[in-house]
Amino acid sequence: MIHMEPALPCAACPLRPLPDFKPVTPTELASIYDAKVGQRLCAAGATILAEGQVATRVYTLLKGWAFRFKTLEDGRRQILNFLLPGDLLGLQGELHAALPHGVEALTPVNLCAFGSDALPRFFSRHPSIALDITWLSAHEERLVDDVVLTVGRRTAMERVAALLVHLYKRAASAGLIETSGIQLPLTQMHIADALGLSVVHTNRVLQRLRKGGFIRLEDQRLSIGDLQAMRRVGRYWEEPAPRRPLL
Amino acid sequence: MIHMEPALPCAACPLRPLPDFKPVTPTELASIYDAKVGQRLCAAGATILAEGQVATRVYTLLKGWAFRFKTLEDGRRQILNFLLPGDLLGLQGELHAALPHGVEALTPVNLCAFGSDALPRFFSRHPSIALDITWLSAHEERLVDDVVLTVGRRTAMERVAALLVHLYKRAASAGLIETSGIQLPLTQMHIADALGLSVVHTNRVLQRLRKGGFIRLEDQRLSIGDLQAMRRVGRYWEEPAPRRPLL
DNA sequence: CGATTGGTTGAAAGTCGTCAACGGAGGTGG
DNA sequence: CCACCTCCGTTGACGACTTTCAACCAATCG
Repeated sequence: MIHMEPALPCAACPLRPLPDFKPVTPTELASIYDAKVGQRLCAAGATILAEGQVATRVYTLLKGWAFRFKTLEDGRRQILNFLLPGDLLGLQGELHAALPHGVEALTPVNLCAFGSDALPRFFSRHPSIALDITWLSAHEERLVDDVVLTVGRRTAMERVAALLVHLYKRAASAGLIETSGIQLPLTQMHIADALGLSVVHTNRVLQRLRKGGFIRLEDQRLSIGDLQAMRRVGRYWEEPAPRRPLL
Repeated sequence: MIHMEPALPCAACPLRPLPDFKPVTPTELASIYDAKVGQRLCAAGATILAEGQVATRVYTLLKGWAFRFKTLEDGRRQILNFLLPGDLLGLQGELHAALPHGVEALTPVNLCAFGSDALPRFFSRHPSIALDITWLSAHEERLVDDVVLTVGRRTAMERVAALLVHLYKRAASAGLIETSGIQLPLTQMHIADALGLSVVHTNRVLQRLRKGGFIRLEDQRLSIGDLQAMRRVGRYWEEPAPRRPLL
């Protein structure tokens, strides 16, 4: 289900006021709004970008959760990382070439769309925005680097713990924290596919974390009693991130 | 062992003539050379950039092999990807902040160094170069995405086969192909750390590939008899890459 | 109400890791 | 020139973390 909607003025963007995002100058804001060609809505579970598709747009995730993934021809799927509000998508592949990965919505999703000419325009006329885009790209690579470490060298228990802490913190940064936890719109299959595990084993590990009192997770709501304890379980310590740019 | 040497003129760069690299305009070439502050030599096995170190430079790998890695505090190490001539390094972390990963030389390595002001200067004055930098960054993310798929969803046999094919092709692109194969400056420990496997198991898989007649690998020389067969073993098919920019 | 999706649990099998030991090659110092 | 040491590759035995196969249940849905 794809809709195009009238563009929300960037000046009224609900994300910008969040403490995690870097302030922009009015000039930048105007240029960004100028490049925006519309918004797009996708239903939960919808394919936002198909693996192998030729992309002509770049998007910013305005609302909702999504994930990037790759599949092997026999169906094995690996989730590369999760996308939350503020994340850019479509940049990883080059425009006008087949996308090396797919993107799927986990919740109903709202995207800001930019035309394919936006990028070169930013680069030639708005160097500061171009630098921000590059920063976002490098930032995502850092996340994927972490995934490699997790999947390659952490045990199943460590992987699950690290992922939950990671998502918890990110959701919090995106302003998605609620009383006693966050909404975690993932099935156990998503967790398994993100961690290189089977669903069954993921389930068992989750049980252990629940029974150990580390997490409460039911009905898509996650709360973590003791974040430090969970970090220890997952051997997971992230570096503090500076305020991030928002396209 | 760190030496700074007089800078090789970019116009005389041995890499640029290779068919894999995108041509540059004389103006671009001049600007790049202008930003170059020197060269750096590292011995095989040397740490080029330490994990957690604050970097103040960006480098282009001019000659030799290296790899990026992360470690868990208990010593488990994961190699994120390998660096070959033409690759950029130091961009993934933000300048003037702790590097989230280390970089180590596999062979004697020759680097072109750029000062920390080079990036902002490119962005503000040479949009085309800035775009190239972003392309290189996105390209590396695609490589890491592939690593995630490999480590998360391929079997040990598939992982080894896919990695060998990948490195074989990259070495060929970098002009490192020789009669009957390439020089592969890795120990089995490197392969294991890149694939999330133990050294022992890596060894056994390598034996199977040798005995199956798929590869010849001895004394750091790798040759692959039937590339297509190896691709099938590794379920590994890459998309053709366009000519890449070289900073 | 049958079908589908997501979660859960048990049992069995297997891939892969750990522990240990050995051999060859290269490097160093006496 | 030869001990001695370290690095790297190799192999066997054993153990275990995970996967696969199966079945069952609850909730949702058209």
